[in-house]
Amino acid sequence: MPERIKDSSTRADVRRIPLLEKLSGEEQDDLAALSSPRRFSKGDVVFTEGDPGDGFHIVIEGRIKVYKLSVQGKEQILHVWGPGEMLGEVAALQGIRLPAHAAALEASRTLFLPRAGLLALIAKNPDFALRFMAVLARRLRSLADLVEALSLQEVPSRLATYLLLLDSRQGNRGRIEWDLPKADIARLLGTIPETISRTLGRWTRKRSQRGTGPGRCGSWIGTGSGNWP
Amino acid sequence: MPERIKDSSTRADVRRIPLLEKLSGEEQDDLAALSSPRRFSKGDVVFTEGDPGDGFHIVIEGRIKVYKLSVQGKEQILHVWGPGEMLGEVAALQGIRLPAHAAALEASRTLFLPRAGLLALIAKNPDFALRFMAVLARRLRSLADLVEALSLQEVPSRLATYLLLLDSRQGNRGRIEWDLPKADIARLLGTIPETISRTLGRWTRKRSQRGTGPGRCGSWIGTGSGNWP
DNA sequence: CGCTGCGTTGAGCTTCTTCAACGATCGTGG
DNA sequence: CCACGATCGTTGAAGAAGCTCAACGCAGCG
Repeated sequence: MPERIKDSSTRADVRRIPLLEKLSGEEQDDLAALSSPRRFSKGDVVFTEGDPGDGFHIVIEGRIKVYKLSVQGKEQILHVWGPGEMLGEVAALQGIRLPAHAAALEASRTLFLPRAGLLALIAKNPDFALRFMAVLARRLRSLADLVEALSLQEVPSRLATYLLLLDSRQGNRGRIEWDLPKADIARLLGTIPETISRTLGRWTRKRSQRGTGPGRCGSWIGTGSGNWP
Repeated sequence: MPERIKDSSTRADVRRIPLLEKLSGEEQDDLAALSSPRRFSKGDVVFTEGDPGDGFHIVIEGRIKVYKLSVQGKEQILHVWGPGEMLGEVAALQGIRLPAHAAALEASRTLFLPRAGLLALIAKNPDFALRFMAVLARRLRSLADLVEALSLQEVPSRLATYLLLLDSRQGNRGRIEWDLPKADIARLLGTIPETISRTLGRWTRKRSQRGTGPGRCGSWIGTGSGNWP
């Protein structure tokens, strides 16, 4: 029974999603029945700005970027979401067109939930509604921090903030491992790879001379609350 | 009975707030009892980044800006809210510190609702919870549009978008009236008054020569979904 | 009348982008 | 196994956009 197998693996996915794990077994069954698993290869477009918001994705595996494009083709990454995060949930909530693009940064799996399922979940399950609100709130702070970075900090400062974030996430105090290709980091920080490269180069050159770390001005690490990205 | 008078006027305010007008009379009474009216003169600080989010404001009258400050003192306005809009609702929802500053652009009145009132309202009133979510969703799109403007558009483009918005809001197709001092518009568009002035000057100079409106490049009006500001 | 707030204008400079070339790495197919 | 192309990152030179600083005009208002 291939159907059964597919079903139960979807259910297993549902159970592992933090946002959904508190649901009753019955609700999880309903959701699993409603939702459809999707696969994306690296580079695949998940959705495009202007698409109808008739549902949303929950990332099971992999990473997906949400981004805007300028008329000239420049890209600004808004978010990079990994397992457990939602994509396109605002458009689905409001039934409006998607306000941004999304594409897979690596091979990824998602669960696609139709809008009706989201609305039902919110209507019937106050606890879920609260968690959903909390997600929206987190998104808001993340975007506000991005605005702050873009408008009030220069590139070296943004990069330093990002490095500190990586460091704190990885724990190996000191040795930092890039989590994205530099080009993507640039697009996340609102700049271009060349500028990232030059900034890093300038730092290591300074450090190898006699400077203490990246620059000596005291105050150029952002004041942001650390919710971005 | 001054108490009574104050009470009933607060109730009148509550009744006029779109977000709250659908509540039952009883709920409105409760809210009016919980909430306290506040007055701000032009320039007064409503709250400061880092303040505890122990409640939020609803604007009754006037306009209030929400903004971030850089270490160097540069200001980026995130929103300008008028009557009916909420301020600091995310921090109040989550009980976290306020992530931005707020100050009155003109003499203003607000209703301050303690966090407990907000939580109770959300918990007891599914309809309100939905409306609240919708507000968060609107905020999200507005911020995403701001990010897009800051990162993907140049100043002339942002200014043009803003002018078009003003024009569409005012209806008097053609004659546009500034809704803010130029300095504030600059801080909203992520630039400085001088640059605004120069951009406008360049346009009127071009137009008076023989150009057609602000520039002749086809595509520099933002693609934003128009939710910003 | 002079002051203060707001807007404008000019000159110089900083930051960042653009464009181009080049080196390294890696996977693929011959 | 090696040559090849593709992708990614680095570097340089030149240019554009916008910021800083300073001066000035102009209105409203004490």
